[in-house]
Amino acid sequence: MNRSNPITGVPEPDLPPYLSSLNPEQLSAVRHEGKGLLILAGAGSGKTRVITTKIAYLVREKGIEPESILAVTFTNKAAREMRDRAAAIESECSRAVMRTFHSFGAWFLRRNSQAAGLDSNFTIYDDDDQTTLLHGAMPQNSRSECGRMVQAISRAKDLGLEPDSPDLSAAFSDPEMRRIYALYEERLRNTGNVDFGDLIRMPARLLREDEAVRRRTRQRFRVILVDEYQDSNIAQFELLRLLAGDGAYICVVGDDDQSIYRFRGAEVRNILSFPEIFPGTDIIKLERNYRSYQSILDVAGDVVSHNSGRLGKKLVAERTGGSKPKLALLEDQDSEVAYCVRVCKDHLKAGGRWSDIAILYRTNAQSLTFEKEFPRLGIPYRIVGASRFYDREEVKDALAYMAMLCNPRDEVAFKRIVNKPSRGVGETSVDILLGEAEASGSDLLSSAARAADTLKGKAKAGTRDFLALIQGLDGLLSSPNPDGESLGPFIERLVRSSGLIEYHRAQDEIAGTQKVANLEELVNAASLYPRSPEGLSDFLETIELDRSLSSEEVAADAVTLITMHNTKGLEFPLVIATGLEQGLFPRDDEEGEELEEQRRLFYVAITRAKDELYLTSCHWRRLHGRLYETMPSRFLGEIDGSRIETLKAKKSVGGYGSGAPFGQRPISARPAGTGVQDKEASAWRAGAAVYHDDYGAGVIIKVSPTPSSGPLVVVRFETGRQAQFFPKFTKKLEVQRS
DNA sequence: TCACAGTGACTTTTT
DNA sequence: GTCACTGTGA
Repeated sequence: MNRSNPITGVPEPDLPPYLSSLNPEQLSAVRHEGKGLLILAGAGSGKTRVITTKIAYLVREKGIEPESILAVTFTNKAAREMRDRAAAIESECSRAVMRTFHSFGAWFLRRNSQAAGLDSNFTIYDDDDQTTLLHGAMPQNSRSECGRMVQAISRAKDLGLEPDSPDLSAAFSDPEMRRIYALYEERLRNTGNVDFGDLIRMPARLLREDEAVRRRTRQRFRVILVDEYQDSNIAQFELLRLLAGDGAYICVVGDDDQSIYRFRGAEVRNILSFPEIFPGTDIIKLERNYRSYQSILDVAGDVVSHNSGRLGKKLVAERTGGSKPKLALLEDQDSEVAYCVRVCKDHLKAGGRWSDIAILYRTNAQSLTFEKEFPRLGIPYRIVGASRFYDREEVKDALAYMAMLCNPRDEVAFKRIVNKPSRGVGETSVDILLGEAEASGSDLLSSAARAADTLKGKAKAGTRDFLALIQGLDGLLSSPNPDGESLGPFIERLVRSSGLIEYHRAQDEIAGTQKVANLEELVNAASLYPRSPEGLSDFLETIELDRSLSSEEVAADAVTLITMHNTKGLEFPLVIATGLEQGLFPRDDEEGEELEEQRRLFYVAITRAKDELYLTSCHWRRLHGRLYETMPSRFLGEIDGSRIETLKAKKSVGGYGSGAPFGQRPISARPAGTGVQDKEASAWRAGAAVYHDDYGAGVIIKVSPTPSSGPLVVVRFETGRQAQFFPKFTKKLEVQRS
């Protein structure tokens, strides 16, 4: 194929095929040289292709050593895809470092563990473990409160804030934040483990403070590429800056319109201000869309154009034709299901497949109606994102035994398994054992061995059994392995000799669960690793960093049920975006930045559709066991009416669909008949003194409206306890009148 | 230490 | 409607 250089217009007949198939913008992005590059890649514009081609181009054409290239993504799936596709063009690319941010952080910390003050065998705590850890440090607070605090601490880490950062008070209103964060950090450092935030923050700190590490690292990585850059947080941005220094070429690819993880710390401004922070950055926009028909892109464009603070892009479809997207204004969820079923069946009649179709929703709870009805109506389906294999109790139990073997200071693991299955070591005994470890400063196993003598009866025997068990497993793990036996049989032995398998077999019989099968699945997964301390450590890290079920995504022919968030990066020939109702999507308390993020989420949802797009909105929605009357989402009102075909339910009488403006009034909450009015809503405001039947006197520190449950009131009580309530549903909380 | 019932809360969630 | 947590009683 003959083509011209996009810049000079000079024909370049000898471009290799992997470059000649790119469009001019893509090609100039691939060949760009200079200080830095920001690629603004609209949905479906081939950004993964550009980034992988660029890696291959640098290696093949520019003589860059693959080892000096670092490419980071946010998901393991994206990292895998990047590795595969780059290697498919140029096999040398597989020597480049292509990882998720967090897996890069773990890789970096293990290589520099001494400098970072960590053992190289650290394991990684997930949010559940974090909560257990904090709860152990402040048992007077409830677990759920600790969970909330842990979330705040994680946000602080996303923001790159330390317990002693001056900015901490500005970012978090809770006056206790600093103290609790410091307490948490101390406790975490004592375990020798790290959390997800540390995987970003600690490498950054190391680069900032350790000159030798900084020099060595900067010498190595000359080219840094970042995918889905709009999802990066402040700490990640900081890490990039430190990695790049003045010398590296940095190329980020992203779409400010697809930034949907603000609530998890993502900072859109990272992309908006990238050119200012990295002076000399060039910008290339990819606006040709290869996925959807223009009729679909226009709808997406209408919606997102209502956001301020955009870099601004207009997607142009390469695919001509296509029909108008359809909006169905329906009576209730049952009609929504029926409508979806009809769309699905029509698609099949027209020669399509079930797997072409995705049904999208804002909240996981919405999948239930579909799950209940689909089997009966003959629609095969699969739910994406629901199976959290590694979050399951039995799997976490087994993982805790493994973590204990890796790191004898792992307090969270110890607490989880020392009495599971039951060995007669109760809460009091566990406290004694942990107290001994804290007092002596030694690891949990050796201090437990000493403290066991002070226990009596069952607790003493149980502790000794536990220690003997761990010791036996430890010996087996590190014993010579000349035949290269895999980790599988070892894990099998672990779940058997610990009694976990028997314990969960009993549970299976009582509750009809699949726990034993899940443990067996875990044994299977372990078979890919060698039986050795290093093998175990590798296995654990892989699991900790990639919680998606590694076993293949079953390619069954089924309709996909999926949250809008989970669709990012995916595409389907036919998309039905459901539940487009004010109060649900967006919620009524969402305004400003949050509202814009919801709009971007809608944009993401729409741009998943290749051929056909359907939107549904229900007049009545059942939520939390109540029935609510709703208005269509305000986002629907932002679409130029001529671009969509609107279908109204025949049944609809009055109000809905009869010329009512979109998204004007929120749900008129109508819990089954009673006309509850929020007459007292104004009484619930921050600063007001309240009294709770159980907790006593307190002060409201925050009030947030909810779509359907009235105001949500956060109260700090004199006891120091903090709790939230829906005044609408509880009679125990009243405002003090003085 | 365990089992049960009553109570309170209730988005999204790459790692 | 459902789940997880809390507190009680055995």
